[in-house]
Amino acid sequence: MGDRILAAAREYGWDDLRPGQREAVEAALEGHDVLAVMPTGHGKSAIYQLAAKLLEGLTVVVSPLIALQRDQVEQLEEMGADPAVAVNSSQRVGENREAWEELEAGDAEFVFLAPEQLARDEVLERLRELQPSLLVIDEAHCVSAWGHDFRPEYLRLGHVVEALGHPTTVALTATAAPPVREEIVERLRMREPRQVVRGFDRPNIVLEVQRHSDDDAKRDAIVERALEESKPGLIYVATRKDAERYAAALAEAGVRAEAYHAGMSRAERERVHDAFSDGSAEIVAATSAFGMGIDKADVRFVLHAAPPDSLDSYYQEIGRGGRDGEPALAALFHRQEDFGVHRFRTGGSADVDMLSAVASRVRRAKQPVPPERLRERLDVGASRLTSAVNLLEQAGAVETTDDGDLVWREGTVKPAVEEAARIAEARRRVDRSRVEMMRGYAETSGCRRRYLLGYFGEELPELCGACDTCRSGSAERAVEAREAADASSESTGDWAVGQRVRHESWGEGGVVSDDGDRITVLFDEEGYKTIALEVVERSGVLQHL
DNA sequence: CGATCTTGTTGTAGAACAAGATCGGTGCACTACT
Repeated sequence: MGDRILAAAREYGWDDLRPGQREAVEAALEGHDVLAVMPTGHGKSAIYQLAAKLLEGLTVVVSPLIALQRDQVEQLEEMGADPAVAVNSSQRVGENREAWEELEAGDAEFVFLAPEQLARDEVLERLRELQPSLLVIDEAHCVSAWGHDFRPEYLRLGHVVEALGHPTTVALTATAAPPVREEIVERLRMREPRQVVRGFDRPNIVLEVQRHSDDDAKRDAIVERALEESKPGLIYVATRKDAERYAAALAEAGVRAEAYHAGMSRAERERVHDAFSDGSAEIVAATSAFGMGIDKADVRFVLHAAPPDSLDSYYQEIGRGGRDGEPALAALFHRQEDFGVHRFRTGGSADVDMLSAVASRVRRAKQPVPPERLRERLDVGASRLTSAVNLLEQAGAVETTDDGDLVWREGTVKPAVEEAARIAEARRRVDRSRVEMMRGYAETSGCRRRYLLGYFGEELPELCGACDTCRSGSAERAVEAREAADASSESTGDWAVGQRVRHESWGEGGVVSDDGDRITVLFDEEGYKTIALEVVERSGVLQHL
């Protein structure tokens, strides 16, 4: 089989395969579902391109951004692969019709869609008849990051997998901490999944954190740093307004700088994107809107003017630096108050009115209810409805039939709504704890790379020597302090990584990291908590399971 | 939660300051209007 894979790779013009690629393709050809976690630029796309070549039948690719779909179709064309089409709302009706005609005539090998398309009955039905053999979920971390509120159709992909007769499913992402991986596998209902995880460490990226107390001083420091570092570079900011502000300040200083955020017109965004790609813009100051689909190897720095909502996002964003393997800088500038914006974003309470309305209608109905009908009756947008349906389903009150209709499973409305609201609340607590892990990274006195990799479940045996805490000697002092604590403490090994535990008030969880004098536990309902071992031993609040 | 914009007060002119209100990220698809 290895020979067939290599031969297929050669046809695409690749001499060899990268570590992990062959393994992932092999697993898919054997009929396993596959979750591949690899850094961008590591050839994730090659996995499905090769598997599609070697498998009979249609390949369906779920891709989150329409702009990305266009690039992917073009890329396949340039490679000389079999024809690819896309179906989405930005194409003219005629274009979409032609795409379907090509698919139905068996002329196209690939079809690219956003999850919202797959939520439509008609689309799903037509795909089902084409009997796809491979289903690819690109940027699969969106299942966990965007699925719950922002683009809830992502959580419905599990139904799509089933409705299509469970073709071999391949999920691809560049970033996913172990609990995120678990969620992807679960939500997509992957069977006997093979996980291929490669290369989280990017040793050429120097890690640095600067804490400020004054906002103006922080701004000045960021602008100054951006001016003095080699270009090109990126500055990630928390608001659209800041994107404009930093771009203006840099332009005034004589740098070719641009802003990028979702409030700009499509044409303007495209212009900035192209300018950064071809080097005519040296620095882009952007919100999180900028990133996916950037294929630029020589980015020399990624500065953060504010902490993102999680280490998953942070890693994804700094991973856009130094893809060519040459040195690059990832520096986080923050103030204590900057974490406040995440308090707002993870705030709000469950949509109880919507949950109740959906629950009572589905329960009263004598037959399965198509979601579109609920949307008309309740006069509500698709995403708000879907979000409520997802929660009721997780609460075990509602079930989706193979036709995509909703049926009531059991119980009465009130407890179902309460349970759904409780699940939403737990989700919020977990989101908040992810922010706290970001804060932990910003505030650690130990090796930052160790902290970062530890979050992704990888252990770094030696201090990295390429982060600010290593360079200042702080990381080494932290290690010494830890060793001293170990020597005086009687038991520390009992809380090994992976161990399941129960806490008096936080419930069950699993140990995700061990820093010697303290451990971090991911509780199922509360999220990440870091607890000093001394407290654990003294209070006895934590027990093994 | 915090930054910033809006409104109100003061005391009789215009400005300065306080209290209150509002806004803040990511994209799909669909509709109305040009």
